Amino acid sequence: MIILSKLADYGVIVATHMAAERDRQANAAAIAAATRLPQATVAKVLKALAHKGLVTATRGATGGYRLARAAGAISLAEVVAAIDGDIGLTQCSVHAAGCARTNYCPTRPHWAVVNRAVGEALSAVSLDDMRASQAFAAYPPATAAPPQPEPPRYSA
Amino acid sequence: MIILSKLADYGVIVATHMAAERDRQANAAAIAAATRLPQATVAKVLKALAHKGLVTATRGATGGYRLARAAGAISLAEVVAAIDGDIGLTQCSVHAAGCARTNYCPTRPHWAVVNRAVGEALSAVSLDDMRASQAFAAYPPATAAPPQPEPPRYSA
DNA sequence: CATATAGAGGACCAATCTAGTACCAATTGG
DNA sequence: CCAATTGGTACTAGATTGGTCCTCTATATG
Repeated sequence: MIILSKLADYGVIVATHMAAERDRQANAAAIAAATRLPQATVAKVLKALAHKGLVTATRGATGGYRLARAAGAISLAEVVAAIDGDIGLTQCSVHAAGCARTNYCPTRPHWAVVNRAVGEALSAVSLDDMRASQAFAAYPPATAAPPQPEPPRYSA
Repeated sequence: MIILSKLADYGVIVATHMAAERDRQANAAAIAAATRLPQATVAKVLKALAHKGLVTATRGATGGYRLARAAGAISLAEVVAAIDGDIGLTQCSVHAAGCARTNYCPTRPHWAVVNRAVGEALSAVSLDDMRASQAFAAYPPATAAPPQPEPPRYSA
């Protein structure tokens, strides 16, 4: 299962890229080129980030985007939530009102714990952390991963 | 954003229900009635759980399912992985080989940390934990499904 | 042995969601 | 004014998902 949508993933890539040059302003096209992502899609992602106030936008000629805060003060949770919406494991975590089971579902109360754990995991990592470099070289090359033994692996 | 698919959510509900009566064997229809989930879908979920060895199936007349292990020894991570597949935040976490960005993507190495945190959050909760406690008293009788002209929508 | 029951394993479909694009309005610098 | 750039929305093709159904195999029982 994939947890993040592609767009949210792009969001993180874009935001991380911006964190690398926080004080410089860049327009959508430049960011798309730098990250090698489709330009129109990057523009869409940036709009979402701007909407949530994670980046500030300047319109008009010579306009562009820059991070609204220090890279260390923006967490993955915020970036992801800006694009994919608030984080919840189950439907009822996000739209409790819409669940007909709410009244008798015995599992519901327990999701909150896991929910919080996931949220904290995403909140604990800032753009600065994502940007930090060293692991780049150390990370294994992209060769196909060997078949893994059972049960759940959280690949990577 | 919703992290679990509906099917995975159902899986947890079904597994939790089975944990409540671990030694009793029940067939798919009975479990569907007790959990008020669509029967054919519950059957599908149970097959997936059986495939991963989380429940054991007995075929034939008087057949059915039961948990393969103690409820305390089955984690949410396993149930979810049985249905939604292995857990990964991003595409590249699950299918690293398929990502053209792999070679230069600077964010990739950092997902592993978050990935593991999410996995651990799901691994830390057992079916016993989900079942534990209060909310259960309110749960309607398990075996005799109350007359239901129309199945309720739990699309949430 | 015959029959009814129940899971195994797919095939299939409709509905929804997603990624990506396109378009036009608003804003700003030159 | 003109060009560049974001804001916002609408749209489409394709993928994904939830849900159903059908056929095959295994088992209990009379």
